[in-house]
Amino acid sequence: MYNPQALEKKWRTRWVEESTHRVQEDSGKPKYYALDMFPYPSGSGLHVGHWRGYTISDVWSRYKKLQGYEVLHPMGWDAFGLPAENAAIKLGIHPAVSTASNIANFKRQLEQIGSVYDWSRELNTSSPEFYQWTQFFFVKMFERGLAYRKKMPINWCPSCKTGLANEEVVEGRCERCGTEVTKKEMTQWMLKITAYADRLLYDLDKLDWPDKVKRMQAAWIGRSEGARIRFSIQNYEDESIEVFTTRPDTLYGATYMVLAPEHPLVQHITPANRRSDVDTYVRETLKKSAIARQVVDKTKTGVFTGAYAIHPLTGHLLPIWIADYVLMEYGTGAIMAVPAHDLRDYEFAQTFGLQIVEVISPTGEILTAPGATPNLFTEAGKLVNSGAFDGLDSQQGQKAIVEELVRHGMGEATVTYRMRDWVFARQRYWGEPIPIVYCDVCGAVSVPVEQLPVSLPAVERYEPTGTGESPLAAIAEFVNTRCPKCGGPAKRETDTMPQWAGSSWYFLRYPDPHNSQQPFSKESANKWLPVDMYIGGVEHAVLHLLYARFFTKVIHDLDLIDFDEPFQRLFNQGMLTLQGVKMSKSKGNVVNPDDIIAKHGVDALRMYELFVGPPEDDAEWNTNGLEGVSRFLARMYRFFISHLGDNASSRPELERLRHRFVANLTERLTSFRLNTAVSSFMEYLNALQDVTAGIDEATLTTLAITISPFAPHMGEELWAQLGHETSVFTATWPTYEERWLADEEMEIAIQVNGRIRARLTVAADISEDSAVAAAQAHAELAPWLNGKTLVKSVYVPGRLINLVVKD
RNA sequence: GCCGGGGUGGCGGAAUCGGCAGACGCAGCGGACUUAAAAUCCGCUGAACCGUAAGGUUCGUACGGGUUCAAGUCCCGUCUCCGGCACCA
Repeated sequence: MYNPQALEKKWRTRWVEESTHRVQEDSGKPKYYALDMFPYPSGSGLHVGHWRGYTISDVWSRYKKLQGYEVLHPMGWDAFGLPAENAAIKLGIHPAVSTASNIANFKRQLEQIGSVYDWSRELNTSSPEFYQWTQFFFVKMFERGLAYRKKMPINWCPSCKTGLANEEVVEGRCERCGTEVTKKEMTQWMLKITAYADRLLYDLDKLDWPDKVKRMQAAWIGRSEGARIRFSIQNYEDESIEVFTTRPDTLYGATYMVLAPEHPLVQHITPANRRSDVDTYVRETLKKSAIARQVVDKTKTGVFTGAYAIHPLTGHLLPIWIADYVLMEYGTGAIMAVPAHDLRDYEFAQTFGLQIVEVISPTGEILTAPGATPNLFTEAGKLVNSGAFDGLDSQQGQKAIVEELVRHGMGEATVTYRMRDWVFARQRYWGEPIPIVYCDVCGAVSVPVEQLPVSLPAVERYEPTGTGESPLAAIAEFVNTRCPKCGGPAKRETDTMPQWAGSSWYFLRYPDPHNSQQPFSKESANKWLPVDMYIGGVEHAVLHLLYARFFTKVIHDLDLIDFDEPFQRLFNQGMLTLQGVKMSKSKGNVVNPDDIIAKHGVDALRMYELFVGPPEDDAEWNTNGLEGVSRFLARMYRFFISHLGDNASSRPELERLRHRFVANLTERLTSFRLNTAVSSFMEYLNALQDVTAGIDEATLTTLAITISPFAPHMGEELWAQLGHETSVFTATWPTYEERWLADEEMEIAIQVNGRIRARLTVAADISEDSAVAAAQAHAELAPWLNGKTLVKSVYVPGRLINLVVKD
């Protein structure tokens, strides 16, 4: 009888005792690095939804192992983060303590999956042995000018009195207390990810990633080609407004200018009589939350500053307005408004009665009657009302106008990105301290790498101070230090790094996890990376995956590794739903794996995680489906045991079934259709159960080996039952021979005018002529063929014959 | 609004090179075994119509067109669901 719990316990114990999952660095086999996105060890534990990705990566790892690869399949903990800190504030438990107990629970659950994780390489981003190297990379970036400080507005929760990361702002509100988030001007550490924008964009081509993720990253980077144009300001000869536009061909249609309300020139150029209106508008804009300004209400608002810009080519005076539809963060924070050819400018001009001039025409004719308002036209066309440039098409016009601007020193072609530099600081306790010291004499100085880590000190209270400073700022012993350069008195930076820091490079550490001299040896990284298969949720499509790519490129430029992309292949598993809703603890609709295992065993749960649907699609959890898979495993076990002693000899019937099964299964695995791979086993077993005489050993061996990536405990058991003393994972994935895939005879369909009218059994190698002749002679077809003329016949070997007839 | 991906039996899903739609599983129905049940095993199972029956015909992959000997698959249009972005100049 199949007793999964006993059997699974036996093999799990054996795997631990024999260190089966240890990577053999000197095996001489080709390497394969299969990686899960490591989890944040939350207090709520894992549910069957989390299991999906881990199961997929484990099945894949074991399959690769059977194919003869030395597989590195490690696991660790993304252990710094807000939930632990918030729990500390609420319950007074030190984050290190709660994190450690959460990790223990996660590890217990993950070990149950039966994964081939090599736990000797376990990582924890919150341990000093790990985060000293996170700090090391920060220092290296600082030395290269890639880490810098900037004063800028950040998300601020007035209730929690703390700065928030972008990911902690949910629909404009604080994740913790629901208060609407405002902006607060603060000096922040930034990483210059924009310096890598083009490489991050173009190197996407090298990656075997889902198109969706590539598109999301490309959109996030948002590369945009255009021109920078300077407009001088009437009565302010030493000032100018610089704008960015993707449509320099529309320059003659610019009828007004708009500055972002926060633009530094606003205060300068506003005359006294306009000051109060302008100040009021600026104040109101700053009060508006990000959602109110950007998403919900797109009604155009703004005020005239009273100042005028001078058109660089016509010399016309253009009124300068401020409006919140122009964002300070993008481009130069100022635009030239071309209302005839831009929807937003059009709406704004209509609202405030500003001039609209047609300069691009689809036909090359001026389409606007004198005195009439031009229609909005945002596509490319031919230039009109554009002086010497009339008649050029948009593309030529852009080039010619930019050249003209360059000649006058009024502008040039340029590229702008949507992506901004990365705010890399948080006023929080539970993160990597930023290894910087401020000295009155030397300024901001990085802590020498040999003095790392800058350890996170114990604190009494985790609450932010209320001034926007980290809790670390209240600890004098931590803050007061000596300048590493001059030895004088100095103060430490008290901000910590964001949660994304450790996960940006952890995959480089697994090959060399205990190195105390360097983050990793170049040799080990070059041996194991890039990661061959990276598996995790699509929610990390942009942030984590972009940051990790950025770090990898920086580390490559530091000459510490030879590759510059971390993850060659990426797979995003779909999530599991229950009653159509994403499974999550907070929604209270989780299925606990422990219960399933107690009833059906780990192997059944693993099989069902695959069988539930295409691995990349979301899928609805269904207990009946799980029971089906569980029944199958029991049936398979019974079948196997009952035929162990058959000693039957090989025969064509069995050979044919086996080779077809292996071909079929391998194809489905290779193309990652894992749900159908499970079906392959069911189909094979159904066919084998129709076999009347005994089963040969090759069939049983094949079953034991092929089932083992999916149901590894059963695989080991069946393999042992066959008399083997070593692990089934020392075996080799079976191959198949083409000659067994084709039948000697086969049934094909016969169509008349595309409709199936009969079936015919023919020899596999029958010629087209004979096949067609046999079809025509088929008695059942007589009613469809009599009195008609055959005009054409189509023969698809092994499939069908189509006879095209007419009266 | 823009970009992308989907809509196939009662359900989850197969069929991705244009070639027999519905593999496999679930649910359902009928049967075997059993004193009975559970478990297990066997058979049937897209719809409508014709036929006592064996069997047959027609329809059928969101909807409407098209290409083709042949369309779930390719093309055009429409509806709808999901995801991403969202005043990015």
